[in-house]
Amino acid sequence: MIGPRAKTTARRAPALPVGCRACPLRRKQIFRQLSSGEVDFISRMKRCHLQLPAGEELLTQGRTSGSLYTLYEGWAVRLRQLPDGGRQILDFVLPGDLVGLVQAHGEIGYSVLTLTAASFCELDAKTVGAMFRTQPSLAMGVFEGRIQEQERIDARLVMLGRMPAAERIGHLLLGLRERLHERGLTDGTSFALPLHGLQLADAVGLSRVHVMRALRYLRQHELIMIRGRWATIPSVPKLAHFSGFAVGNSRAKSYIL
Amino acid sequence: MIGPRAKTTARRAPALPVGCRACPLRRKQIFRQLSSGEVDFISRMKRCHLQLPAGEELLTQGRTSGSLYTLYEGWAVRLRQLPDGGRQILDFVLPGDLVGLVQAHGEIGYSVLTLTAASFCELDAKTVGAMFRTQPSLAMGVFEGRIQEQERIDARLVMLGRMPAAERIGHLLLGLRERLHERGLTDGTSFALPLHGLQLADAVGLSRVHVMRALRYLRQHELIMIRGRWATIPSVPKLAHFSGFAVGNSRAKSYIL
DNA sequence: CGACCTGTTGAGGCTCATCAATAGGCGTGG
DNA sequence: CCACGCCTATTGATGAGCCTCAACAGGTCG
Repeated sequence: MIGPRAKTTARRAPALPVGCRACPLRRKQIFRQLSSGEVDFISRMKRCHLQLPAGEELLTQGRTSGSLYTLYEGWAVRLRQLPDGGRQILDFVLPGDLVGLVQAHGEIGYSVLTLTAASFCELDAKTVGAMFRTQPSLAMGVFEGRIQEQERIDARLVMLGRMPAAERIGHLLLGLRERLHERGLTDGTSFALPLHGLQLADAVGLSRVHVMRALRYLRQHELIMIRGRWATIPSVPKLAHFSGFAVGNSRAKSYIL
Repeated sequence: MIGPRAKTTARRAPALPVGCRACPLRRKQIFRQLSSGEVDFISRMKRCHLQLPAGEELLTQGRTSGSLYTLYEGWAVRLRQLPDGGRQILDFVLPGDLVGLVQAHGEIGYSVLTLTAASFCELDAKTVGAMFRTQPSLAMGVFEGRIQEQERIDARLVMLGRMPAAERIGHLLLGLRERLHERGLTDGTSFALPLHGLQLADAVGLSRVHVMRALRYLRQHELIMIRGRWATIPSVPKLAHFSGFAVGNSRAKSYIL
């Protein structure tokens, strides 16, 4: 189980702790700068700011939801649980990412689970239509965000379908490092990695035990060192070469809601 | 190799064999009906009608492209090739599906290969911006198509990460059957399946030989019968139960460009 | 008729899963 | 303060699933 003591109740903050206009996330290099009209529009979409502890479900597979969420701070995953109890992590949600888009009135096909304490901007899903009608460039930005996300998932498909254990882990960590780097959350070599063995296993499609063995291999070859909840990649090019990862493909900026 | 004799040149038809207004695809149940203004807009996006033989690359991984394509007739796949020569099929492209969307001015991360003789509507990618500005509901339809595609890929991730060989194949064929059924391309039990062993293997992340063994198992248990390029699923519920497939989730209609 | 492609089957080996047992970290409660 | 329980990492042993190599059969096409 990922969240054994996940019974804490969510805390809603009706008074926004962070106004959209002053949002510090929005200033980062990877995110495009918006016009003041666009920021106003987003302000009106925002329902509240949601604070969750680690190991809590933001969205639950099979339910419906009228909200979208932008992760403001912390880590989360998008995952799917199987009837036999297995889990597959589909994607990692990092600050600035949008989750919760579904086809109108449909069930969500995945759950979203926090890995750390995390806070989200909750947005009203019903306003998406209005966004397409009145904020075309914003809508197009969100659309491009989808395309980026799909490229990530494509890469993960290749990883699961065609790569052996150690390479999968290397590939996963390089992808995370790159995204964290864009957000200024790593010095380029080390970064926080709030995952334990089972969660890593659920992401790369292996058993927990085998993941730990692959990590030992990577450690012995000085490709990846994980101590506690902190990962170090001594040489990105070396690891990229080992795991067949194409470095630095994503130059595009994202929109943030 | 999937396309060994794939050196035939593409045939372009400057005079459109099918006008958008009379497009018979558009009339099918799964696709939403568009206003005449929207159809006009699409007409103007359309550059030409492209006819390709089987085993031909429509788009090539690593290149850039200024076009989008709607598959009009035939089958194609979206795939990624690896440095070691391996391939991973990311998704199947069926009539009405849109391929070729990329982040502005970026390289395409995958190739698109025809499995049968196929024809495409070629659309000008530069007009996408105008679509978002002037045709919001059309843009939103395309956007929802992305979400649907992502749900398919999520399912494939689970398949590759968490399922054994026979279940993977069952899952894949049920997904294809469902999409073909929506398009009226199956009687519910049998359908054309223009795939041979290696291509099936590249889709489910297994070796060709092992796929054939899994197919023997499925045949012996009367779950899937494949003869030539024709597949039969005697009992969809039985196969769905076997491979853990949730039947009939997609009620949503798609937009077609 | 032979070349080629695809399906089929067998044998052997490698990767990975599963089970099980031990050790270490951390918080809780005595 | 230590003792205890819980969770996570670690290691070994065993077996299942899958891959690779290789050989052969049947069909199609030149």
